[in-house]
Amino acid sequence: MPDEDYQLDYFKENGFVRKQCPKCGNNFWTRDPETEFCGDPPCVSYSFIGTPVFKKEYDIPSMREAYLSFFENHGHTRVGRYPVIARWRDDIYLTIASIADFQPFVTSVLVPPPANPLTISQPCIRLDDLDAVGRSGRHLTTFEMMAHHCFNSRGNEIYWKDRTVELCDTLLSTLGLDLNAVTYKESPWAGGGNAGPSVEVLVGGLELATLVFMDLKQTKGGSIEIKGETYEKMDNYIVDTGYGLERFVWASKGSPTIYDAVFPKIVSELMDLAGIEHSIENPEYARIFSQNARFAGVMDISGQANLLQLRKKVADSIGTTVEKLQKIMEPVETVYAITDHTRCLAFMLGDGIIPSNVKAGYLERLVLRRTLRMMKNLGIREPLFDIIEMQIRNFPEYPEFRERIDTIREIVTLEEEKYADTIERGTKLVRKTALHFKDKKQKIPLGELIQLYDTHGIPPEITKEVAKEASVEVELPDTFYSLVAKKHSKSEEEEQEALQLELPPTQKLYYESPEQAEFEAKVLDVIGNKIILDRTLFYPEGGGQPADHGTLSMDDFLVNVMDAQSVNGVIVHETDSDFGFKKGDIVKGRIDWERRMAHMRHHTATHIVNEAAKTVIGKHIWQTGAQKSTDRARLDLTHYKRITEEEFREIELLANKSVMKNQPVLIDWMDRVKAEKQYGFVLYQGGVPPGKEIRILRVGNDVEACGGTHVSNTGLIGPIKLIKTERIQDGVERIEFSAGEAAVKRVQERDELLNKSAEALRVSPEQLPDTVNRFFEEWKDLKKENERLKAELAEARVKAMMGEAESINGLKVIARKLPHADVDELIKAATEFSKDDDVVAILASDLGGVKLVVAAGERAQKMGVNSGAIVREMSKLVGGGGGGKPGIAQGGGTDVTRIEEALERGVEMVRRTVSEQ
RNA sequence: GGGCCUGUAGAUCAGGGGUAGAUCGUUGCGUUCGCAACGCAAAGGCCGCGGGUUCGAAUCCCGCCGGGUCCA
Repeated sequence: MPDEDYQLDYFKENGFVRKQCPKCGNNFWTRDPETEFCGDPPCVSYSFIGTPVFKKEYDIPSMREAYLSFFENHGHTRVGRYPVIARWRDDIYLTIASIADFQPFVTSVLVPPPANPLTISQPCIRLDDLDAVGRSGRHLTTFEMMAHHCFNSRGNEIYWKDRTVELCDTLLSTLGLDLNAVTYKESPWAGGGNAGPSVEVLVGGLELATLVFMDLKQTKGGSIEIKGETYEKMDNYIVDTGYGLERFVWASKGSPTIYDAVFPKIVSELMDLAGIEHSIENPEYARIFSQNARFAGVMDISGQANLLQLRKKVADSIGTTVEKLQKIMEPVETVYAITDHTRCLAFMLGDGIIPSNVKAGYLERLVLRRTLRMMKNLGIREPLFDIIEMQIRNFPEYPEFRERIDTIREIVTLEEEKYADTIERGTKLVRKTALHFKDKKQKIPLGELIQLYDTHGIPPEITKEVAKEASVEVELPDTFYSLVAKKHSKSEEEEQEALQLELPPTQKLYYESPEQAEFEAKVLDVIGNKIILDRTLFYPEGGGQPADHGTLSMDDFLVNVMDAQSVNGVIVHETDSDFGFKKGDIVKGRIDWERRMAHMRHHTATHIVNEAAKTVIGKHIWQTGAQKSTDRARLDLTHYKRITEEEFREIELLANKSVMKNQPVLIDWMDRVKAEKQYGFVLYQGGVPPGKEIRILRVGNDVEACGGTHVSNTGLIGPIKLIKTERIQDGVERIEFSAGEAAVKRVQERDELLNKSAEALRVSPEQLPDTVNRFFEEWKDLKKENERLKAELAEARVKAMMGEAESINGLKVIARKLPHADVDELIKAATEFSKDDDVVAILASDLGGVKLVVAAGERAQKMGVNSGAIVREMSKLVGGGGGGKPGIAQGGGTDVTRIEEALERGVEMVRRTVSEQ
């Protein structure tokens, strides 16, 4: 990044000097020529602890208000916060910065910002440094990024670098900071496909804010290179600032850790629960944690080795041992971490993230389980929900969380139970595994540890603990979790080359005349079998609705349209023929109306079912996907448990009632910003459409942004028949249903199924459940009866046949064919025979081919008779195979004519074996 | 979205091509004034569902359904 990027008039006019830090080599600006270093750790260490930098102390609400009103008073519009789950984006799950609220559409100028310039305090969640939370004194998973943003374009500049730094300076001095104490460190910034110069705002060794001047976008072959990627200038340029609310509060208090500054009440309540007598008022504690934060501020403390190093430094500086220090600090650090994590959970749950094994829900579960583990370590027995509730009560500024409190209670309680189950299951498994390796006198190997974690979710710490009880050692390296991550290394997805078209957007007749099936249009381009018209009725695939099919014709020439896709607003018709039309032709289009109608019914029905589900199951559900077709549709919803049969029926009934009300389906194009303001993000159930104007669809109480085609009144949908629910992922339920004709067909199919089943049993459908039950019970009884009879029969047969035994060298050998006997009977008879130590039974049957069973008594076996070997030999003769144990074996084949031969062979084998002795 | 594990008696689980098992629980009998404990016995299984391979599948293969878990 070139030097001139930072040569601001503001700096020059206000007596700043540009200096180079002798430690890190970075350039920075300061008012105080005596300042030697850049102000950023590790070049300097914290100096604000114990000596607050502002003229008074702030807590979170007062600091936030001070910030927002400052920028309001300086020409900015205050904008409400966005959810911590980034529902409007598909590239990230959580809102990680205030600018994330405006990506990608605002930053790429597709959509105007809600206000310009604006100020916001955006709650953000970052889970990157989970390990450091609680330990470093400064890391948080959840923080509010206070910001002012300004979206400039060439010819319409609101303000740029000078004004941004000036605002920052003014804010700091309003808060009572001695401006000589601030340094602005130059620091090129890049992230999320954009880049630009930026300055870090450093006070007392703490980075309070970052001012980013985003004016570059990542482009292949761009002329500016940063961190190995190439960029070029954008036509628009954005002021992207981020002020750490929690850090401002911390700096205003100068407390030993950020945690004591931000949520002192919760920290002390948790200390009580954990039975720790800690008070930051206690000078010894204060000294330890202050030192810790200072040292942690200048070093990387990820990983056990680094943590140990930190402990050592702190111990040395206060004159104690690492062990003693560890004992004092660890419980307190854990309390800090729990305090942070439960705040994070309050935001996640409050903004409607449902725990899951995928996506944002997985991250939530990760934090939740981590918290439970830490609570267990500290011996806190209170339900997790109580602590989360404490957090929520502590945020009067987020009333929306309180409305959801009952749902949150249920979710957290369920999750707690689930985790307890997992741990219990896991403990058993570990015990088993441990014993296995104990027998072998080995350590539990790393591979096994990874397996336990990866497939059963048992953290290695627990494995170690349980194994210790069984006195088995465990091989657990520091790098465990990164080893697991490596196992899951993914392959890069290939980017599809998009069709490059230099054509105006197609006029969308399917919106203008949704009831029409025929139209005329001019051919704008023909690429192979792809045809582009100036206007069309063909709906291109989108929003889970498949493309229309139909025909295009001119004179007596006709092609079938197999697919339609929208490429940046240009609709491309794919046909089954690649000749016939040329540019400028006027063609007649006709869409398959039956298909379209079925899609429209299912699409409108999807909105109705969604609304019905929300009413029945709760407001927390959120659509995560939907797909329509001509004969069915499916709707995926977030929900933390299975939908019950009762709820299922209720949703179906409610949906049909909604149809019967024959409500109008209202469609309006609305300004995006206005629509968001009016309806909120619930609009984006099926994803976020681009553009300044969005199409708002209202059916009853349901309001969504939707680009699909719909019937004009709900009555036109006809019946809605729910087919089934399926749990496609933990926390995601899928509802499948049919609408209109398809629903009727579905009901008819079910009736037919019922009628046929009833007919087969000669009963009426009403009696079917009882009858089937009776039949099943009777079948089980008969099976048992049959079993018993076979055993009896076997006994009787054995008695009768014992006399036929051929005596060979003291053994009684019986070889016989039992006509029509099944394998079970043969086995039972043979087993019965072999209870006599001297008997060898060779039995055969001709039921469904040849079945052979051979059994030998104890003494016969000792004499070398091997039933398995005999059966193998015999089976070969009848064209099959067989085997078993020396005592009993079975086999068979297909050649019924050679049964007698096989029996003789069996006897022959016994004779040979026995006579050899 | 991708990976891995898993489904056997009411519960917890073993077995892993050749007659479906253990422990606990249940029931009955014995012992006891009664209970607990103990002893003896019994009942209880579409081995998740559907295909395939095989003379033979709970077991191997494929698909579906259910449950668990890790990663992005």
